[in-house]
Amino acid sequence: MASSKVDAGAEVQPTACCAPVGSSGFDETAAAELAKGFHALADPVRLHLLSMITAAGPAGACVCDLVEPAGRSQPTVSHHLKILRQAGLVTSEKRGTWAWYHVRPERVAALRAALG
Amino acid sequence: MASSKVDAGAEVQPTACCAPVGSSGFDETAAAELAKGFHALADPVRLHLLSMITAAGPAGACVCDLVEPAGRSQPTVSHHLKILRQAGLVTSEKRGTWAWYHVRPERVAALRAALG
DNA sequence: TGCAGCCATCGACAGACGTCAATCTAGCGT
DNA sequence: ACGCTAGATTGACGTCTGTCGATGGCTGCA
Repeated sequence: MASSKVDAGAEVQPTACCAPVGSSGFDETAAAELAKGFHALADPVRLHLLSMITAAGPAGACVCDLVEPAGRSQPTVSHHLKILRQAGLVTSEKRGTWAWYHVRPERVAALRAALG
Repeated sequence: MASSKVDAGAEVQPTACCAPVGSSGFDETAAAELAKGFHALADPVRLHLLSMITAAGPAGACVCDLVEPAGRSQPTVSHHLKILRQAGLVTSEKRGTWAWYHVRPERVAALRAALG
């Protein structure tokens, strides 16, 4: 699997292409966690949902308020909210008959920090 | 925003749970574009690749330098690089036999801006 | 106690995704 | 001209995703 250019002496390639890129020091577990977060954002419906929940501020947003603007069926919206919840981007709270969703700003900020 | 706060606990209207959350003014096309960008980041292998390309700086990173650290076969790495390219996060340049990839900071910044 | 509404879960299905082996294209050096 | 190397493309396969209709659990009201 290793590239064959490394054997048979040193510095074989006068025009070596490979620079010592930062191949080391990459946390695989952290990458999987980040990928999970970005995956939650990799859908227009979920972006819309997160946008609305964020716009609702600390008060949170009721699911009954999200279904119609999302333009998807209620089970589909529930499915997307579950993905956002599992990614840790939002939290859910049951208030009586209704379910309210709140954004977790520190989680969103963590993703943003990963891009800079 | 959140001009209409639901006074939780005081008086809840029986037939109106819904506050006028920011349901309007959501650009569907922009959301699809953002989702495409986030989708490109929604994989640990691609995060690793982008990390290495970014670490290489303006000089760029050679594909031959990315395959082994990625821990995937060469076709798979090429496939992921294509997704990053199609998402506009990186550019490719052919220099002789080798292909060099460069990051597009303004595109990454655009995604970061969408999170804040 | 019964009824109505909100929301999560289940079952199903078409389409997309990640992965690899095999193949193809294009430069380079001899 | 020839072979070698780097990298992109193709084909195939199993898995995951987005979507909906149907169902079930839970809450509040009459």
